Amino acid sequence: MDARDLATFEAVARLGGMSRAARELNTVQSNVTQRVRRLESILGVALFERSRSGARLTPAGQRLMPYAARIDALLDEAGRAARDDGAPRGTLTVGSLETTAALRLAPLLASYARAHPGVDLVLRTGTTAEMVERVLGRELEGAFVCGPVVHPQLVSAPAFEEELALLSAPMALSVTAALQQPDLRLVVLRAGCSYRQRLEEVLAHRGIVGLRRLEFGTLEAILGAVAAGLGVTLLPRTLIGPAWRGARIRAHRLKPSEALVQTVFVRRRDMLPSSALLAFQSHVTKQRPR
Amino acid sequence: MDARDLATFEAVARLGGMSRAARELNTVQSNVTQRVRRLESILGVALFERSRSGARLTPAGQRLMPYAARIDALLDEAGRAARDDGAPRGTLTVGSLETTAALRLAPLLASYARAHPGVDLVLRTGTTAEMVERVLGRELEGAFVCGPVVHPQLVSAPAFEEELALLSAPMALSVTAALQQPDLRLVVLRAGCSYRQRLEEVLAHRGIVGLRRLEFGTLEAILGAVAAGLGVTLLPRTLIGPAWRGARIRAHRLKPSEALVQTVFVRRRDMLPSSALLAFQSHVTKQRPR
DNA sequence: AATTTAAATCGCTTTTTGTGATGTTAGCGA
DNA sequence: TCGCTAACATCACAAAAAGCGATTTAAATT
Repeated sequence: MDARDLATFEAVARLGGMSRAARELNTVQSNVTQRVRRLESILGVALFERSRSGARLTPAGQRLMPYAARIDALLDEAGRAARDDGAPRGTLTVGSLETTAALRLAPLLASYARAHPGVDLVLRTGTTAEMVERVLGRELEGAFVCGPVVHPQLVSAPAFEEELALLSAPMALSVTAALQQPDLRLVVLRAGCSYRQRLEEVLAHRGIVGLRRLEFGTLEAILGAVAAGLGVTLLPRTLIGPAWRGARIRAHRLKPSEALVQTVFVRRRDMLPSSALLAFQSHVTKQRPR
Repeated sequence: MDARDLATFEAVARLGGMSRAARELNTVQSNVTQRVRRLESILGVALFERSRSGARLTPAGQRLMPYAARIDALLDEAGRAARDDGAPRGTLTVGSLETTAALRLAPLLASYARAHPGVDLVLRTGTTAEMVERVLGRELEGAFVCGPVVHPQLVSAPAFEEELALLSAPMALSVTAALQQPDLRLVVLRAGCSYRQRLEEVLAHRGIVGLRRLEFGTLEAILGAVAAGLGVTLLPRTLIGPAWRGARIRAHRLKPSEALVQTVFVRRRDMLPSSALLAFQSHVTKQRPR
């Protein structure tokens, strides 16, 4: 059985049709048909039910499907294992939350890049859910996300601990004061942001629910909005650097149970980490503050 | 990366040379060379150190090696998984000890074959060590062997329990008497037979060592030799059917610690059992005496 | 230096693969 | 009902790849 046939099969199954698979595989439909038919004749079973609207897996096809994915992944891993001699090189693609990137990773990336000139670093940012999705889809080797994460396909290791603080305009002298502002809004990074849920929990605990929201795409915009008195947000306390501290934004500390979040590094359990990734992780561990 | 290239690579690595691999793969040396070189150029690393005496794995090749075997096995398993719809069919190849075959399996095979007409049954017999070797080499789906078997790659399930008896010519009225015969010999099935070692232990425990041996290839020959007074043997008590019982052979019972042996069924841990095998196992379980 | 053994290279043949055109079928809408 | 369309199947041919056998190269052994 040829691995390429299997990959073709997988694409057809996933996309629900041979023509569509042909498009994805950059070939023509007759070619896909041929490969699928050959696979079927080798196996002696029908893998698809053809219909006017495409191809649907037969039970035999369904049994084959998980192997197609596994074999594909294994071939890939085999290549990486053979190439990877322990000296980090190649492309390392990791994800992180925007806040983690800004707060923790930014300073690390430069020194990592300097220490491992053979590695092309790619950092993607997004929400915890997005990152987890991409790690599962093998688009990222791993990601820093808001923990805890429990998923059978993933392993996670604690990376950082953040102390979140409620941020408000400087005239509010306490959390209570900040929350009493009329027409208070939640200023959040974007839908799905890990800290948004936490913020809502914190407020709900104080009997405040159903606030309006303001969503911005960047941290700077959020801080600007908070400084302008548009609302409050919840972000790592140390994110408020000299430029914002004091005059323009006030950070209200919360009790530990509300404030502390673990940032964990997750990766697929079944994917062997590249040397570049291992080096990155040890780099992070070595240089983290505590 | 092509799976066939990987298989070629694996053969070269295992046999230590391209010419040898070519012979095993039924092709010519230049072909093997070409495949290996392509694999190397795809991966961008050298997999072998060529020398006058063959090809030896480089570190990169060593890292690739385990994947070659795994991928090969997975492809195989994928094919079986796709074909196997739960209705036992195809070829089921299992191994067993000769005594187990004669005593336990013979009656089962007919009824199994009747119950599953789609299955071609192949039964190989040999010693425990041979059977284990063949299961590990994937020549057999599983085998009945003399337990206990501990091996990280195997799983074993108890199948039968045999009571061994010391067999002698009928004039010896007791174990002691049987063993006092001058010029006593051990009549054993063949070198490596599981019960031979047990017999030697039993005798050693009675202070008898260094006896001459007679080896035969079939059970019938052994029983004939014992009946003729040539020596003693150790075999399952119930093996002595009406044709031999009483007049021609005497079975001397031993104490349980000496007599009892477990027959276990072993199979590779990483190999998914075919439906034919599952049916066979349940057939065995269902019909065994106790 | 000749011999031997194994890998690399090369030209050729055969086989496999990919392509585009065409055929076939089943549902859909006028 | 009659096309029409969107899907897979088939086919012939061109292109690419694989396989083969002869030859070359390299290194160790005699």
